[in-house]
Amino acid sequence: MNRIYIFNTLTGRKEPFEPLEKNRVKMYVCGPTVYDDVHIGHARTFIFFDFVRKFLEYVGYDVRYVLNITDVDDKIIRAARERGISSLDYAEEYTRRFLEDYLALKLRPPDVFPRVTKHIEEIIDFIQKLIDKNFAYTAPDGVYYRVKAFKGYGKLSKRSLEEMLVGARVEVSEGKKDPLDFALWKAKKKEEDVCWSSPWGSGRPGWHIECSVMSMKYLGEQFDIHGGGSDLIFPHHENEIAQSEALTGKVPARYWIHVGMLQISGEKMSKSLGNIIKIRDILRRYSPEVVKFYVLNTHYRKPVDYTEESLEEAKKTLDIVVRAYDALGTLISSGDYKHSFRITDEEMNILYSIRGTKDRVLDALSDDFNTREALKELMRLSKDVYQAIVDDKIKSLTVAFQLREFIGDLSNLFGILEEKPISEEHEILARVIEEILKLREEFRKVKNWEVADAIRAALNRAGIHVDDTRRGPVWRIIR
RNA sequence: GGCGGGGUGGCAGAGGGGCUAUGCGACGGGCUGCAGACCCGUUGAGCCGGGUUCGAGUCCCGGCCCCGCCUCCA
Repeated sequence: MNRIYIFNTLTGRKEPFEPLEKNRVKMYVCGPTVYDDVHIGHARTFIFFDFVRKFLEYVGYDVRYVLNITDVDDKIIRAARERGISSLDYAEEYTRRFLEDYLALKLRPPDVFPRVTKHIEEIIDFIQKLIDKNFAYTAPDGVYYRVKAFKGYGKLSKRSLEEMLVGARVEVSEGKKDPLDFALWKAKKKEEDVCWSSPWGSGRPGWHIECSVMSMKYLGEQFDIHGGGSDLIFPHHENEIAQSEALTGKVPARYWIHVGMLQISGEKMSKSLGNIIKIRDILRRYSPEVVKFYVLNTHYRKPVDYTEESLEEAKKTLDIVVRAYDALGTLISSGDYKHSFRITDEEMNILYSIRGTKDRVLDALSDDFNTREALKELMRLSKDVYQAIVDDKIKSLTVAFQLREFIGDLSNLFGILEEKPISEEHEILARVIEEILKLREEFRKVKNWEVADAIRAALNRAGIHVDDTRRGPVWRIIR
C-alpha cells in the first residue's frame, strides 16, 4: 500500500497518513445548513470527500463516513418565517432537496447523515458536561463556552486570542462574559418557533456544538479525518475542537482537511451579489460526471474560479476518456475480435503502459489527493488507447477487455464515467449497428455517397456517432 | 491590520534546481469522397528586483499584485 500524505490544517504541513486503527478510517465532514439549495461550492466539498472515501477504500481501507446536516439555525428560522411556514417543515423540505441533489450527483451516500434535530438530547448532555467541567456557564440568554478556559484555543486557525480581539467584530450578547465566548445553547426568543426544553430553559443548540456531539457519537472521541470547506476553519472547527477537547482531553480528529473556496467569475458567491449557482441548475445542463470531472480537475486546496466556459471545457476534456472507453466497448461487443488470442508486441506495450499509468495515478493521489495529476494520466492513456483503436492496432479481445476494465475502474474511482455495463441489449444493439454499417460500407464501396451520408446522418439522429477510420467505421453512443 | 493560499504560454491548470506537463485553442501539413476522428510539426511561459548555484518557474531575501478567512458561510 502506498503511503498517503495529507496536508493537515492543524499542523500546517503535509504529513504521512496513519489511521488510529490499522485498516480503518473514520471520517467526518461538515455538510450543509439546509436554509437553501446547495450550490456548486458545496458540491465541490461533497464531491471531493466522496472521492477521498472511495480512494481510501480503493487502497484497502475500511472507511466509515459521516456527513452531517445542520437543520436548525438562525438562517433557517428567518427564511421559514418569511415563507410563513414552520422552521422544522422548512428544514425538512430543504433536507430532502439536499439529498436529491446529492444523489443526482451520483455520490455514494455516507454511512450516516446525522441531523441536529435528531440529537438534541445528546447535545444537552454534552453541554451539561462542559458546564460541570467549568468550560461553560449559563446566562439569561443561553449557555456560553468559556474560551479562555481552553488553552489550546486558536491552534487550528493559527491565531492568538489577542489577534481575535483586535479589530474583530465580535457579536455582542447580553449574557456573554467575554467577547470571545460563543453560544452552546441559545434561549428561545419570542419570535422563534423552534425550541426544545433543557435544564437552562427552552431554546436550541448553538452552531458548533452539533458537530462535536455527532462526530463523537458516530465515530468516537477521536477519529481520523475531519473535513469541510476552508471557510469553516474559523470559527466553526476551532470551536469544535475547543468543545470536544475540553471534554475528552483529545483533539477530536487527527487530520483536518479543508477544501478551497469556489468563486464565480472572480467574485465571491453570495446572496447579495446574486451569483449563487445551484447544483440542481447545473445538473440540468451537464451530467454529474462532467461536474465531478470539473471539480476533481483542480487540486482541492486551490481556489477555483467558476465560469460558464469552464464546464464546457471539462466536458470536452472528459470526452477523451469517454471516447476511448466507449470505443473499447464497441470493439468488444461488435465481435470481430473473437478470433484473435495472440497478443502482438504493440498490444503488449499498451498493456505495460497500464501498469505505469496505475503507478503514477496512485503516486499522485497519495500525495495529498492530487486528482488533477491523476486525471492527466488517465487522459494520456485514453488518448493512446483511442489512437491504437483507430490505427487498428488492437487485435485481441483480451487486450480490449483489460483496457476497458482498467479505464472503467479508474474512472469509477473519480465517478466520471456513466455506468454502461455490456449487457445483452447492448450486444444486440451493437450487432444491429454493425449490420447497418456493413450495408453502408457497400454503398461507400460503389461511391454512393448520398445514401452513405444519409445512413450516417440517420444514425446520428438516433444518438450513434460514426467515425470512418483506417480500420473502418468506429461508432459510439453520444449523449 | 492578523492568518492562510497564490501569481506559469491566448485560456484553463500541474510539476517543482538541469530532463516534452497536460487539456482547450491558434497556425502549417498528412490521412479522408465528405464530415468527424486520428497523426506529424509550429506557435507560445514562468509578477518585479536582488541573491545562492556550473545551472532557477523550481531554493533564499525584498517588493508588488490577486484571492480567501478573520461576521453567517462548503
